[in-house]
Amino acid sequence: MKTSYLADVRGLQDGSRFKAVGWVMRRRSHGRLVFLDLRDSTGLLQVAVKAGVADEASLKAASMVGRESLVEVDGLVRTEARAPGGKELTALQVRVLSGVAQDFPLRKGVGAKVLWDNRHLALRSLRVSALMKIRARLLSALRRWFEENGFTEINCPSFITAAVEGGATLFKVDYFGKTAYLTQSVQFYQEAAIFGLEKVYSVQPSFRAEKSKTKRHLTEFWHVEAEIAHAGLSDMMGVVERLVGESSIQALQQSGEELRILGRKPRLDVLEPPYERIKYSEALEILESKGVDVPWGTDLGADEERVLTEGFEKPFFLTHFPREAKAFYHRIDPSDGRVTLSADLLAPRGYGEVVGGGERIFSLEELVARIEAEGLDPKDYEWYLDLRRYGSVQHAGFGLGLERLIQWLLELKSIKTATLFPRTRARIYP
RNA sequence: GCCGGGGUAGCUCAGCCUGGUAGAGCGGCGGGCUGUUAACCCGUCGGUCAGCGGUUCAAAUCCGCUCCCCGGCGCCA
Repeated sequence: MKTSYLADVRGLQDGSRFKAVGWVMRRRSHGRLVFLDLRDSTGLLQVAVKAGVADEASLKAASMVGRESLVEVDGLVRTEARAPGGKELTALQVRVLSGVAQDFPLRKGVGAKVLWDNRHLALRSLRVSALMKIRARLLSALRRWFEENGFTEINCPSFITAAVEGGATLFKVDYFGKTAYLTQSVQFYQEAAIFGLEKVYSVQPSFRAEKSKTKRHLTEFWHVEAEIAHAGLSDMMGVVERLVGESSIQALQQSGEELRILGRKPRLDVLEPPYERIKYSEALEILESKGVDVPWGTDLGADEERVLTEGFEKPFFLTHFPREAKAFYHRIDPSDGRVTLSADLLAPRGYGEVVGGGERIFSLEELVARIEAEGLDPKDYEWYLDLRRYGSVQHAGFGLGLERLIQWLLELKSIKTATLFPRTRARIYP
């Protein structure tokens, strides 16, 4: 197993002997002097292969080596201002461990289609590696936050029989001759689990067969969901703002090098909780003052959401959506029967919805009435109704789109960039 | 699903409007070059013009259909 990495040269004195193993990103041959830019998981190292220092076989190997070949270079570390990173390895010996069958299909300047068609090769870049390291740190920080705040992680099934929301966006699968679907959300299972564990969270993929073709939609995305017993809408927003704010700040603070590679300098102060809470009806007034008329009761479209979020530096909660705009399980506000106790967290500058959630109906009668009012059959929700029959408890929960959060924090043009192998309506390969 | 943009060499694109034997740069390959940073210089190879059909003496170019990619909307995290 490899035990030393390219970034290790930073800590070495000039003249130290170092054995570098990495892939050839670029080769610049001057005949009797060849530069190789090597890459490994820790970064980039420039190797200079000079006649008279390296042996002739090494010089020849270096001048002929193809891009993305795996090479081993034995050499001496040298401070060199012209080298990226400030250090260079002067080669004594170069060995090609594994060559390439043909020219590597990717280089600077290739278009989006080629990049996505070759995602299995494109992910070798320093940029993709940087993104994935930040993603991993963010996920780890989110999990740590939940653990430190008394939540238990649970794992729920991905095969389901009934819809959480509308059936139109479910992927149908053949399940031994029966029709099953891929889950869109583990919310219902979490609602069951809180009767034992009280505060639960899950991290797993959700599937949406939405025919959307936008830069903010994936058909398979990683969903961070939580459900809290003995909690109302305001409690839920308190959890969300601390979870999102503290985890994001922590992950970004740990990622200075990766942010430099990506050319991003996210502002951490705008992530500090608390976040403003704005009612749906207030949002309509804000929009009206900007010349956008939205009839009461309809959900905000992408354009309206963009106009609304443009005026904010920090993320904010949009609360109390009209019942028509939300799924049946949202609890109606006892003080205003037209609206639900719901809240979405909207990212500023047009990045839009990152979290959706709210308080759930916990009364059996109210839930049955809402299911029937939506034209659904209560028989399809028997086990879900059972939860209201035996010691029902006030509770609230939410779902966070991990890729949406990453897209906003890193200001990514497309959500596809936030995941290693994106799945969209148009792409299921590689 | 609707609307818009696109598909020409391995890649990035020009040529299409106004029909007349397929072009450039990069990459590959060969040669040169001891301080490059997407190195540079010289040479060379490289094409089902997305597919099918039509108009025409002649189609990358005009017309019709189909497929694929990108973006926007609706929907959502």
